[in-house]
Amino acid sequence: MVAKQNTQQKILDAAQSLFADTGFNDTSLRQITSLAEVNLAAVNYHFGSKKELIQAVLQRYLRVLMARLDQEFNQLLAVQHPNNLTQVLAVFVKPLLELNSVHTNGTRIFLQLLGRGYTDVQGHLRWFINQHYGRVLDKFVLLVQQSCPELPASELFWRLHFSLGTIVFTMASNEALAEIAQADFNEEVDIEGVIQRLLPYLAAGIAAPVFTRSQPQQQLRSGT
Amino acid sequence: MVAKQNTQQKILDAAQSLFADTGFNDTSLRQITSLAEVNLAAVNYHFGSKKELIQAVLQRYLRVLMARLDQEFNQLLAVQHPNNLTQVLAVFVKPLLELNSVHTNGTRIFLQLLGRGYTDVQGHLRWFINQHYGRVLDKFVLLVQQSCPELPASELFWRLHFSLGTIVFTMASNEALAEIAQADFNEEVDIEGVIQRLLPYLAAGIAAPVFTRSQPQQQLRSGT
DNA sequence: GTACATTTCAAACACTTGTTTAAATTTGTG
DNA sequence: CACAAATTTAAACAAGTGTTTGAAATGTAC
Repeated sequence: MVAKQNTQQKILDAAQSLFADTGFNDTSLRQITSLAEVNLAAVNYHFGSKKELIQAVLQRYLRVLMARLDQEFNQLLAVQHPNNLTQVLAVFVKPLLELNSVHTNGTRIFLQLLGRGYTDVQGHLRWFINQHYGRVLDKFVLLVQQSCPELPASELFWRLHFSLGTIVFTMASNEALAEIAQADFNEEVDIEGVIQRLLPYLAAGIAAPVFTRSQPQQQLRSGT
Repeated sequence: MVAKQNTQQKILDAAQSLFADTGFNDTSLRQITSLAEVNLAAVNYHFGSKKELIQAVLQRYLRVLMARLDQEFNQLLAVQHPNNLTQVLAVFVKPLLELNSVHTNGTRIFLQLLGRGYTDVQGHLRWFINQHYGRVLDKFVLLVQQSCPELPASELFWRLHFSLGTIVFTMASNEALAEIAQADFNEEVDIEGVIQRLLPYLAAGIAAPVFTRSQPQQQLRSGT
């Protein structure tokens, strides 16, 4: 017989799917514990509160992902010459795909959860991620900055968030999009295929020429 | 003296702000009616249900915006030569900014609401928009297709959805992003600023060179 | 002013939410 | 085995949800 699965893991598995599909606030503990086939009180017993459960669900992926990303970033930073932007972005692909070893469809689920963390009103999540992994992410920003030296920092900030939006939204509606692509273009699309389509789009967007009102390419910061 | 404001409008005004800030599901009718200083039952009396209130809030903007966009699209379609992609995208700017005449901060509020409509689980909203304004949006797709004739239809499909993701996500987390930009770069960001930052990013992304497995990407450069 | 329709109001409705409690059960250990 | 710690359980909690109700208040037409 299948060994009795850990209650905590049953909860985490049930919670991540529901959170990814419905969002954090719109998923009730009763839905989670019912899907996990555990008692309602188990969440509060094992995790303390719903808020802490949300963090635990994300931690399972963040721990693995961020460690891997940190390696990759350090490797690129060690190189003397600035790296090509496409190369810098491509560094995400493998670590993200490896999340599928954390759980079935781990990559998709994690990216959806990430999106929920930003669009749902979950201030504590942004704080949590920044607190724990801000140092790693700063390395990425530095790498992008090196590969696009002529891009002002504020412009880069916005474009990286635009990119985050692209990724997150695409993953959130991945299922629907893949279905349409299949029907309209007879195209079989998996997560890896989507990522490979994303990279050129993101690279081009981030490195796009900076808009200026009057002049084609000149200064952006003038005065203070 | 100020004439007694219509109860329906007081509700719409209160609802749109709260919906934009907190999302549809996380805003209660009691919050709305309390801010609007009307009785709780007024929402159900005047709009029928919360769902219909959500649609009414969006309709106030969609009606104006879509009529304007339809004009612009027809105008561009009438031209014989294919239009520049940047021009096609830029066509959104004026109609969007004119929403400020519907209500103070109308542009920001509408775009935030749109973002909420896609990220919150509001299936009825997607259906509603497509049902009412699908014909108008088809014209836009046609225009983009004409401006990027070398782009395969399936690639265009994905990139337009990437772009929708960028817009929707950016607007949904607009407040948070604006706060960070303010803190980190001492940059006052209004909705027009965000739109102007978005356009080059989207145009570059949509028109990016198509990824091919064998050949290396051409070097992407910022600045033209 | 009477009669009628529209609108407002306080109260209650039935239901869901996250969390807590205290007893019952299972588990690990000497 | 027996004892204690860890876990599970059903039940209740207080608070919040959208919606409905029926009586007041207001507005409108004759």
